[in-house]
Amino acid sequence: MRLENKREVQSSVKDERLIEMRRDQMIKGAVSLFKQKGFHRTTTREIAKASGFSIGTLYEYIRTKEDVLYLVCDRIYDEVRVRLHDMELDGGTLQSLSRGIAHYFKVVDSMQDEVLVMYQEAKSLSKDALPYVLKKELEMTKMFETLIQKCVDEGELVMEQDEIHLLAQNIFVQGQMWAFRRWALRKYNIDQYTDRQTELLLKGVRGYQAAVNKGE
Amino acid sequence: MRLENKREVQSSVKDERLIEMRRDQMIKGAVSLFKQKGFHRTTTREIAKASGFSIGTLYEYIRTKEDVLYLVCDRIYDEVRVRLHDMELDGGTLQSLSRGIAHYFKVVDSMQDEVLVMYQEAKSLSKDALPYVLKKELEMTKMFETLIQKCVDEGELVMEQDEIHLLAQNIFVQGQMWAFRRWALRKYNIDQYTDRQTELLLKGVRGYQAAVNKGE
Amino acid sequence: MRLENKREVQSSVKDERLIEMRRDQMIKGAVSLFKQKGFHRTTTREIAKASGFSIGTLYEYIRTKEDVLYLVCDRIYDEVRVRLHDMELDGGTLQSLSRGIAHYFKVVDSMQDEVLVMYQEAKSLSKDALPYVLKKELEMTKMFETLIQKCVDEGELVMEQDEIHLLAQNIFVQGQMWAFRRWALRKYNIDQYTDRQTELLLKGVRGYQAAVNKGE
Amino acid sequence: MRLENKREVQSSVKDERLIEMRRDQMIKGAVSLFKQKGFHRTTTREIAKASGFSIGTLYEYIRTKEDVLYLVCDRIYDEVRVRLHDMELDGGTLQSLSRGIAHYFKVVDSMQDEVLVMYQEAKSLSKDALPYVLKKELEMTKMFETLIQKCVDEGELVMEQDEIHLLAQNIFVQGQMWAFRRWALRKYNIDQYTDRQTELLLKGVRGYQAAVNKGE
DNA sequence: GATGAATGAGTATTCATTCAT
DNA sequence: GATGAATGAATACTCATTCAT
Repeated sequence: MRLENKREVQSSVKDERLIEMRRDQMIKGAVSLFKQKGFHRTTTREIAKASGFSIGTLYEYIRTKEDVLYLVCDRIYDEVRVRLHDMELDGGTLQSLSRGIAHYFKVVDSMQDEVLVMYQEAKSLSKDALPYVLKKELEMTKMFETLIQKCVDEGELVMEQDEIHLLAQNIFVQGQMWAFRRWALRKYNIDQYTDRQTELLLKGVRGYQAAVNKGE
Repeated sequence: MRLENKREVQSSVKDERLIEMRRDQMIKGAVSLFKQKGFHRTTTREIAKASGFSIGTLYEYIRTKEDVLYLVCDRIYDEVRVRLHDMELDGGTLQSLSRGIAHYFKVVDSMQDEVLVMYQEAKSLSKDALPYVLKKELEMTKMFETLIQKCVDEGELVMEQDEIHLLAQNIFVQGQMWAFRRWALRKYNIDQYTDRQTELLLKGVRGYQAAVNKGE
Repeated sequence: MRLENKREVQSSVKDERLIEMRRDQMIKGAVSLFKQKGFHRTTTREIAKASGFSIGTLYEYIRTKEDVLYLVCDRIYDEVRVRLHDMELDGGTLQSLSRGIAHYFKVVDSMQDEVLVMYQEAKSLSKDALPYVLKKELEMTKMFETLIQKCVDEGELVMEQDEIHLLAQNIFVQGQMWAFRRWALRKYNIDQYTDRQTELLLKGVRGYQAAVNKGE
Repeated sequence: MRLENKREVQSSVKDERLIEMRRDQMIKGAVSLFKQKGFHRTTTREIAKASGFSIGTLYEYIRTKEDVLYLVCDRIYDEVRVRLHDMELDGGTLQSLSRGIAHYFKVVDSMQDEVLVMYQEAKSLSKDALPYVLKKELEMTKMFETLIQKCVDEGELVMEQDEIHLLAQNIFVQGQMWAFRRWALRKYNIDQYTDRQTELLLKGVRGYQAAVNKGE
């Protein structure tokens, strides 16, 4: 079973540019509401109002309330991914890896609300829509795997396949953690958080210390 | 603002033993339902039915639906905490630290459903009840901090305060991660997961390598 | 595929006597509303109000609005049938046949509203419920067929099978006609209507004239 | 209160030929939809689509959804009436009467869908539009009355006024019956149905037997 | 004349909570 | 203490109708 990259959300409006525009408004409004009260406690009328149009218009661009959630999740992932594209995936040095991490953390930091929402509400997606979102998450962890793999290929790191996979997961989760555990991380700002986590993440990998020393 | 350890959930029934018993049934039923459909999609009628009594009786032991969620979260934390009490907090060796981690991961593994539920639904608690739950989480991360601190005191590890705190957070989150990212961790069993994570967590801390070497 | 005699309409209330009672109220209220505005223009809230209870309570006794329609149709047929049971099916004389017709017309006359409603709204039943209602209609036309057949068996009438069937249908429809074409039949009262129709229905059947003459 | 023959349905379009054309499309589309799902379950959007133009255009030719129903009913009656004009109203023989009936039944048979729709949905017309439709029905039953009256005048039949009226009603209803009770009449084709019904309708009227004998 | 996006009143249905028995 | 019938506020979604382009 192949999975298309997008799940179409049906709209009874034809004009593609209009759809784009209205959905932009919708997503913006919905994120702010979902953040405050969560998906279930937010009503479709509130979404419509926050989006700047009527309930009838809202339903011209979606089919069900869940579609809004899907659009929100979809959009957030897309944006995160686009922003991550600046990352130099072909570095192969520990420096480029830690720059990648820092970059990712920065993106999460600047999209805290969105990440938090997606993180907490994605599970409310139906069995139908969930795979599309998970697929995007997979792509993101893959990026970190690639980054790490490059370092291994270049001999900068020594790690087994299993460890690479897990390290990538850890990086990804620690990024999200910055959004969903803010209450426990108040003592750090994003730079401190990034530094500390990078240390903890990489200090242990064989070769890191050498690299640091060299840099000194 | 001091926070009592328990938030009383009012019951119109007096018999404490009865309350205990009914709530046990209730929590068991609720966890299974929340796991399947989430808190919001579960109705009080379903909870009553799954608990083996009537909707009227359910409301003899709680005041609102949210009370059920609170009781569930509360219970799960208590259980995790109780189970963690076997942990030797006074070790002060890297070995006792990694034993602690392994122990915690094992507990999470054996309570996957519960941890998952609490993890995903705790955010639905009202501003009123949330602090009580967060407090318990705090206590748990404190345990890891203590464990790490002991190692530092014993000279087994060299870490600053900030790093200790963050490492404890990471350990805690990586435990939960075993429950909430199972879909991405299918390639490991709990032992492999524990080994790999412990390596990644500790390999980097100064002193670990030495300890491993010593052990060889 | 056999058809049970009743399609169960689910109720979340257990007490059978209560169900009976509430549905009585409901049907009474619904018939009067459906008569005024038709099924589609009647809201469930109006039904609840006319039944003397709240919208919530209404839904304790049915699952969907269509259930109300089904209950109404079902009840009306049952009542008509019960009332027709006084008919002497074993007569076998033209007199008993015309008495049967008169009896049926009288029943229709006394249940005009109900018959009209059922007549006009039954088509709104889902493909699921319709067969149950049609089955009851079939039973009623069968009664007339039996009545006629008896006369044929006794030599009072000479008719082929096809004609018997059609005559029964005509009697049945002419009964309903009294309800659904009142606007065109204002010039008759029920007795006149009955007399005229009986004449038209039976004058033609071989043997009728003889019978009438005998009676003179 | 005199009743004009047509109730004007307002249109914001001026070109009469265009109006005619568009309404043709509209009626054709609507009949097919009403037949499938009934008037209330059909949306104006569906009607527009089935008619081959946009919702906006639909509303250029009507004022309300009910107008569509009125146009449909109106059109069907007109068509039935036009087709009945071939009927020789001036016959005055039983033969011409039964030919009239056969002709009418044939028309109903060829317009089954339309007759069924009108039959089931006309009641949804507002108090405002209904009289116009009933008036047309009246005209049709009048035709049968005329037909019968002629026979009486010619001495072919002996009937009182009341009976004539009722017989005309019966003929009319039995024609419709062929459309709305098809499910119960599957055993006949239209010719058999016509023959049987004509027999039942006329056998009884004084003079019929003689006529039949004469014809032998 | 034609289009289709926008509107919002209206509707069926759900569900937490209460309370008489 | 236990039950479950009653309640009605709340909510997702629809659809006839309008009107700017």
